[in-house]
Amino acid sequence: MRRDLITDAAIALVAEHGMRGLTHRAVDRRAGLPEGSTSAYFRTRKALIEGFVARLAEQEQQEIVLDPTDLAGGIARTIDGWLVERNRTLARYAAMLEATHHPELKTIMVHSPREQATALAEALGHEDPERAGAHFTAFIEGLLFYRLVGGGSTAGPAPGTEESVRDLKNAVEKALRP
Amino acid sequence: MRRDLITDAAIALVAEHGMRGLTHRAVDRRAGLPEGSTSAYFRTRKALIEGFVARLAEQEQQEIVLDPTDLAGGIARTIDGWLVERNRTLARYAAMLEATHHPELKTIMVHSPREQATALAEALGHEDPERAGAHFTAFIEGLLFYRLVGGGSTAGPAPGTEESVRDLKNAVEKALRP
DNA sequence: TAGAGTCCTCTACATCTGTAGAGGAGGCTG
DNA sequence: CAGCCTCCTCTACAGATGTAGAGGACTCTA
Repeated sequence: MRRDLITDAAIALVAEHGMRGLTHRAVDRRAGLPEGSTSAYFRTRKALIEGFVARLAEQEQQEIVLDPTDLAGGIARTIDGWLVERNRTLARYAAMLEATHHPELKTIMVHSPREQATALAEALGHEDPERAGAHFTAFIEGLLFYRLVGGGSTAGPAPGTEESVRDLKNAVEKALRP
Repeated sequence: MRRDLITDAAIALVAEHGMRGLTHRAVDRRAGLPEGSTSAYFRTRKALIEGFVARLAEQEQQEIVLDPTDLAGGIARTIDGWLVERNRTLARYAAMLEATHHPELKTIMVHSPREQATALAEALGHEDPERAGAHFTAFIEGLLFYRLVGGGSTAGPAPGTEESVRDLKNAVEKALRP
């Protein structure tokens, strides 16, 4: 579908050149479509932004399924997956920052992982699971952010490798302890 | 100094409107200077970006001094301070994202907290302090990011309050445990 | 096959943006 | 005082950008 072609190109652009790289014509070029296509589907820039954010949300909608006998491992593999999907994750961060001065975007980006984390904390017997879940989510977010954009060269093992998963699992285990 | 006036206006702009809001003329207006001023001090946009990032780095250069008898409390207060300085912290995140497709910026943003964290982990008797320090830094970063831009309404207590510091301290204590 | 409706491409235009340089005001040096 | 230098303001301009609408190609229905 043409619409998805456009939003996907927008995501790639935002990841590679930041929000500033997101222009109607740049999307046209990137998607290999004739000039004006993006403008026809998303007349205003705001619509274009909302479009690509909705696409992001749509792609990440699927619930994270975890094996109870290897919780930390499963979570670690999920995080590693996000690192591998570098572009999508970078675009998501750009969108979150954008949502700061563009609140409508928050409605689109429902943050389901958050509730899952609370439930998890409850199951693990944390007192105050709400708070523990929030902290856990923050930790995950931080790990991801740090490995993706922070730290420079010392950002840890290459994503997608067993070593990366092992390192992440080690961190997750620590964070899961009650 | 005029130069600082300009970079400070740039920081505010980036925080409030994102990287896209950073244009020479917008900085002029924001700083209350005549048109062309920003362009005179930072001829290219790249120079302007490097200028404001350098200013950010300069302002955060001071080492974080910690009271050994209340480590977690001190760190919590530091984080809370970053939350209060919302604009500066938001601008820093924008800059980090920017550094992703603009590597020269990484040179400017030397990340001294990182080494401090490693030293701290070592002092606290973690085996593998390097890794523990990295994880700790990631956790802090995540807490900060989550409370600043993530989570929407459930982003926790208002920054600057005692409750905020208490909540952060609780999280930091957990993260500091070997 | 005619007509209606949809989807797409192209072109237009006001505005904004990056970048450059001319030239003036004011201070410092001799 | 004359000359020079630095700092600043103003104006210019090519190119990019957001947004709009005209009109063509194509598809579906009767």
